[in-house]
Amino acid sequence: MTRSGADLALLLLGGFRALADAAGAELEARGFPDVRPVHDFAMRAIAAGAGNTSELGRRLAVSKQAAAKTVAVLEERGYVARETDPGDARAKRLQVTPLGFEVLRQGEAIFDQLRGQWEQQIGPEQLAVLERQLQVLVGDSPIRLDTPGWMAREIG
Amino acid sequence: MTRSGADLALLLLGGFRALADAAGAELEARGFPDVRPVHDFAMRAIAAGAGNTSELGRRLAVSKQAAAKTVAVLEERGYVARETDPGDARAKRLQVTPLGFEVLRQGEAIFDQLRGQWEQQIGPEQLAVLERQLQVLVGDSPIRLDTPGWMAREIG
DNA sequence: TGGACAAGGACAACTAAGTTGTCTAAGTTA
DNA sequence: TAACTTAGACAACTTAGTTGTCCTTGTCCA
Repeated sequence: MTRSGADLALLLLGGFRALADAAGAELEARGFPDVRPVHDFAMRAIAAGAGNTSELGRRLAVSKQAAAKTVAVLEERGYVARETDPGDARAKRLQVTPLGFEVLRQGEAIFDQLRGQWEQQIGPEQLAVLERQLQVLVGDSPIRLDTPGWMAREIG
Repeated sequence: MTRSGADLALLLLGGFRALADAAGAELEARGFPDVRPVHDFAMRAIAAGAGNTSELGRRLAVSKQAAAKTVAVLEERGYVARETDPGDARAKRLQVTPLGFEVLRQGEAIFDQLRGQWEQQIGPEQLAVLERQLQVLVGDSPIRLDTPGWMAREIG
């Protein structure tokens, strides 16, 4: 069967959404409603060393204002703490709270479990091949997988 | 190599974005700036028989208000025409203009061309397998590929 | 045939996640 | 010390959605 390029794009997006929707629902069921992929990215970046909001914006390839809004949400929900930086009176230091780390841990577990279901459906070797091929195709494009700036924008 | 489930989700989204970004850029280069996937979906639905805004909303799995906004944009840009329905004084009949059809045609051609590039990179059989596997995985999920309501929402 | 309900569409206010632009305060450097 | 640069706050705007309210028109049925 010869498919169109548009179909291919839809399959990819559909695959992502199938995983993301299921993960979001499960995370909600586990007591973490309203956790979005963006929050996961942000917490991961902070845990990996983004010490303040401006730095977080740079790592996520997003304006510092956008980063500040995300941090505000995360702080409000108790996933990230902000304290004044002792070494720089301008800055507020960012830290992922234990609750934040718990979300990260559970999110990972959920995604791994979903991947396990896919493995059962098409087989481990097949899934590995699919991942390898996607890696080639995406790696050959300008898309960087570790920044979420391109996520929300331009999707619709 | 054992990958995480989160990596898999990112690869899928990244693959989609690689295609969508390239297609958007090419469409812009061909003289159609600001055409979004949502517009493509909407025009296709209208061409396929969504005769008014409320019906369009239902087909796209989106509120009629959201559909009305999309139609307003498409009308402003000359891709869709609205005329009063002779048989129902409440309704405005929707039609894709020749310019709208031109966008659809070129969009298809661009996506097919991009798919061709991927075929060259991993081989036609491999790409067909990838598509078949994705079809299985997505077909097994609640995701419907012909409605864009889930596109913009919940991505970030 | 009239009265109740359904449907199309307009208008307004809101959300989420981004954007630019402007501003202050605090470090850094020549 | 004066001139940048940086961190962050605040405001206004964008896009694609959401609810809710309202008016008008069409349909159905007792």
